[in-house]
Amino acid sequence: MKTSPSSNATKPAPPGKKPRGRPGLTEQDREAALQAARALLAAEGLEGLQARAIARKAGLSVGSIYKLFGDIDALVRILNLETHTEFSAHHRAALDALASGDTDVEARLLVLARAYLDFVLANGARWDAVLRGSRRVEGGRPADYVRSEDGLFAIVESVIAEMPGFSDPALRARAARAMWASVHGIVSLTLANSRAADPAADAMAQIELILGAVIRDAGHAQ
Amino acid sequence: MKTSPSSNATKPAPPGKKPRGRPGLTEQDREAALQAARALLAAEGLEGLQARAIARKAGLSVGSIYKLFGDIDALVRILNLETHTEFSAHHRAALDALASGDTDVEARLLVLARAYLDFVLANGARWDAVLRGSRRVEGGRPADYVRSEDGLFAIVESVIAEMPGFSDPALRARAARAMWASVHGIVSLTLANSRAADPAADAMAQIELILGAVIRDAGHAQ
DNA sequence: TTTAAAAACGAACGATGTTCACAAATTGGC
DNA sequence: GCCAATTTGTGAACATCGTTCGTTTTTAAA
Repeated sequence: MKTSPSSNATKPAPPGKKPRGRPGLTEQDREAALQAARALLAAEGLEGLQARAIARKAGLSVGSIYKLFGDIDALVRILNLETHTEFSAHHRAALDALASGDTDVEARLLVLARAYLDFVLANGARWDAVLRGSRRVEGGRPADYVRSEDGLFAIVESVIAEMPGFSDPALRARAARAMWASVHGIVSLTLANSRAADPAADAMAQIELILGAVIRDAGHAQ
Repeated sequence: MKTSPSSNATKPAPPGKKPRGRPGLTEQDREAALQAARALLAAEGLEGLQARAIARKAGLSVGSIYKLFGDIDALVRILNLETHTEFSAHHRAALDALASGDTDVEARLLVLARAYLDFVLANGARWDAVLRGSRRVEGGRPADYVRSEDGLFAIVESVIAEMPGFSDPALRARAARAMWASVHGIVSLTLANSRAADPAADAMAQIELILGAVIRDAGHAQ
């Protein structure tokens, strides 16, 4: 049995009196550790996210890092949730930036896909951590995490909802997941392996091929 | 500069006389090490593939593992190439098992995709190593590796080559890559995250949705 | 049998995640 | 003010990695 990580850094406010002993780690300490961890992850990837490096950069001791987060894996989960939340917000913003009615479904999906690609390009190490970290946890992924992922699928679903071919909710959900898993696969493989001069353009061309076909096919099926 | 790993385990035959000193590691030693490594990778994943564990299981010393392979990363590359070669052969076999003329393009692609899914299901840890290992090498991936991957794309291309909509070679190549990256994305995400009762069936349903649309769309475009 | 050469062996090194006995910091009682 | 009690941060120490290299073992030639 592991003792759950707890300190006054997580408690909201002193309810009555101050406790007896040495003052615990402050909320500033926690934020300093998170900032250090964020910087290390972005700059050096998961391998750079080391307990001693975080402690040094944050001006804390190694033990304090463990008091604050339990272990490095828990810290990775926190950072990954942050990344995923940012990721969803990035998509929402890209969609909101479009003029409200004058673009068709395919164009909207391509804007979303471009947002996906741009995020991965701009946040390589962080996104890599999200993908790698997902297998660590034994009993499935953290609940917050799954909720954030559902948020992204919900955006895609809302875009294709206006098409008659996707009126059935179950089909629409499946189509949204299938299309976005495809975008994920194309972006991952193309950035890792493409020998094209412009991998990003190569990825977008492949995405257009897939998403365009699905949308046109749904139109034909009526 | 690193000394390249060399021993008589890699040399084909004694050309003239026996050399002076202690006899080197034999081809059997090399195969024992590889067998141990294969078993560890399949059973415990990349984290289980440790120098001491391989040495113990193979009846060799730690130093011999390094004499044979240089470092653990090189050993991983060898195993990943094996996995990828098996992977390609698995696809080819699935396609060859079909009756020669009576199945359409979509059915053939679905058989290939099912082969992809089955391989990942049956070789989870090994496939995971292939995907994770691809980022380690700095100057791109090993040449053998890329060639094996091209082999898979070539199979897909050969299947869709008979469709009029894919008569243009450049388009056909892009379509093959796009479709198989999509299959990859759907399989990865579904096996990792699906809350469906039968994730494999869920993945196949998504794959049918994508591949079916692409094939039908190519037919319409003529 | 002795010598020299070649190569496997494994103790040792550095770096990592993690723990825990200790020291430091704070409050309450006098 | 001072001391006891108590809470908690600290970092040396431990276990376990990948990796190296001085030592030992094994062999052929002298």
